[in-house]
Amino acid sequence: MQHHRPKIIDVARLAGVSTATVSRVLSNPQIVNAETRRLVEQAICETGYRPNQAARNLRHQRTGGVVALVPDLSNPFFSQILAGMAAVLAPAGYNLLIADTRTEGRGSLLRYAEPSRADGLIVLDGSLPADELTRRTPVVLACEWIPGFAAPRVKIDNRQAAILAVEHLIGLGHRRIAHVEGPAGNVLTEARLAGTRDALAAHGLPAPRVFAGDFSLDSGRHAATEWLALPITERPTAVFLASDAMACGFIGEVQHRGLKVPRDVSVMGFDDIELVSHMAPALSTIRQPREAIGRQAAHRLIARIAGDAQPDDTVLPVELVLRASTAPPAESD
Amino acid sequence: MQHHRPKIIDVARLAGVSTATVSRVLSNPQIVNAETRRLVEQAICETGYRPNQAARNLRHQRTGGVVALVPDLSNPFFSQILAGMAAVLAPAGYNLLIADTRTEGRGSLLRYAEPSRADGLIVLDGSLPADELTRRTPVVLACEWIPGFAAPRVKIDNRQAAILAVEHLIGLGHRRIAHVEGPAGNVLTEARLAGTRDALAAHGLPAPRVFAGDFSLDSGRHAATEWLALPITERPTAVFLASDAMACGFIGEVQHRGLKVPRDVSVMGFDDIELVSHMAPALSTIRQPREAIGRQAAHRLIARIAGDAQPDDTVLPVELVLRASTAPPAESD
DNA sequence: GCCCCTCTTGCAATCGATTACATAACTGCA
DNA sequence: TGCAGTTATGTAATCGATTGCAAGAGGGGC
Repeated sequence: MQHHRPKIIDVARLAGVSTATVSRVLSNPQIVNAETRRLVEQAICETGYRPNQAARNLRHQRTGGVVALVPDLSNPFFSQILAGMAAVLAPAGYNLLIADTRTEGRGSLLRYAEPSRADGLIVLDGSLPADELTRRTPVVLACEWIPGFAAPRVKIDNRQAAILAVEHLIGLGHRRIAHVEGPAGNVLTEARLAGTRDALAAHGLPAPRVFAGDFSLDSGRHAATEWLALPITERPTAVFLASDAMACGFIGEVQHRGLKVPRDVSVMGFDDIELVSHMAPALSTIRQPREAIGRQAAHRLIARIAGDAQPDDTVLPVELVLRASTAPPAESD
Repeated sequence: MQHHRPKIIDVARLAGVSTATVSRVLSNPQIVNAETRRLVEQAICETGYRPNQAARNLRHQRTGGVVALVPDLSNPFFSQILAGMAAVLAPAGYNLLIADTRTEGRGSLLRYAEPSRADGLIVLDGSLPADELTRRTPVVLACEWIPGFAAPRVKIDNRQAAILAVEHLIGLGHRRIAHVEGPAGNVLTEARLAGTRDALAAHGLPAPRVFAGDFSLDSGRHAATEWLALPITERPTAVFLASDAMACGFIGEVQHRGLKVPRDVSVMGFDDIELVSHMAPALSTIRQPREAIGRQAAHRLIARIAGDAQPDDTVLPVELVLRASTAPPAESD
């Protein structure tokens, strides 16, 4: 007739033992006598006892949880990374919890950066303030990184990846190549733009026309309207966009206006999210090894929690995926 | 020269007060003398003290966190719902944490269903075992629901929504209409199929041909290959798919094989995820009020945590969104 | 000068589990 | 019988913050 949740002492009393014994049955069964163990287990069933996690966390000084800070959950780019993390963390005894840095207020986010809240943090958002993160919970950075913040990073070589993409377009014969960049201030934006510039310069081509973007579908659509507004003779014949989501928006708008891809414009994306292989035309893009990024980040974090990790980089290889959205330019000049 | 994290007692000693006073400065500043407060605040700064959450949770018997259990984070359908939740939960003092029921092991999921881990649970996955959820943390169901599990539900009328979709196709003149359903055993699958059947029967049309699916893009593509394998005279002229993701896959495959939408087949989706308005052709679909679903679910949960909630349903209205993927059938017979 | 009231602050119990240490019971061997 | 060694269990301190209760200080009225 007790209304409160049963505590360990309720179980102990029912089984006629001390709380210590009950605790041992739960965490170290083999050191308890078989008969006693049976008694305690039965008492646990009867009372429906479930250990209080807060008390356990306080005592153990660990939470058994890892929090991933994601800049934008609506971007399907992240889901496979998260799956990779969970695949490594679960067997190691950690729960993966996810928080969206956009929807949660900036301030409340740092509440996660507490050892008493999470055993570790995987940060996928490079715009978080470095100084707030310092000297707290172990942190690993993945995909994006925070300049001046020393922590293990798991990433790709964004500059090289952009070079790969642009050289493909150059190889097809394009000479006027545009870039749609990511949000201002983002480290990926810088790196991918730099790679684009490098590749063009290396081939003696003019600097790219750059359209603003923010990785979102809608910003890709907007870039398309700007591209469409250019006189035909000035229009870049190929566009390299810093995310697949933007490439989708770009192609959608271009097609909506009656033009065809790749006949009228070649389009390269970045990320290789699942969707883009099913589009018409299927998108040529740079594949990031998302699952591997997640797994590596989780491994690095576990190592760091154990205390033996160095703040160095793990750089994973990308892959150029050629599909149907890129082709030689219509007329060669 | 202390290596350990500062505790409240370290602050108290430095400021020359008791731990009680430090605690009050943090939680109830106005009852502390201004000068004492200043002293304590300075000591907090100097030591870099941050309260231990585990201890606080144990004492308060609350965690300040709410966990959302999502069946598939890679589906962008959920992100806006989660944003809606966070928008309501944050001002109410709750953090929103998200877990993917696919990637986390089934067993470890129920660890979240503990009052000592989370103050509440928003379940978006109807396939979780009801008996495990009972008598634990307050639960609210959203979108999907668990048969036989009494909890507040926030949902749409899926059957009515399917009727809306199919009647649109019938109104365009289609008579052979197919349905691509969701995963077996899912409550949404049943409801949307039932609505499809109802609408056709109400208009004296034959029962729909049903293709298997699981809401995923790839299963939509697969349904398209089955559709394409049918003799032209038997092919349904319109297809209603139980998710937008499947509709994307379906259209992609159909276009890939050289057919055109809606010329050769009309396609209706379900959900109205952001992407589908940018596709070519833009998808006609059923819009779920995703943000509102999230907000309502959060409100219901907060009420339930406060203790005064009834396990009744909140049903939100859907909207028929007509775009370019549906048109009258090519030849009328 | 005395009493009451308000404002501040400290003391110590408390949240619920874990675990180092102590102790008791039992075995086996000299 | 006595002692060392092993096994099983209980006692009580501990994790770190919160908060009810008590008490001291200071002010005002009579």
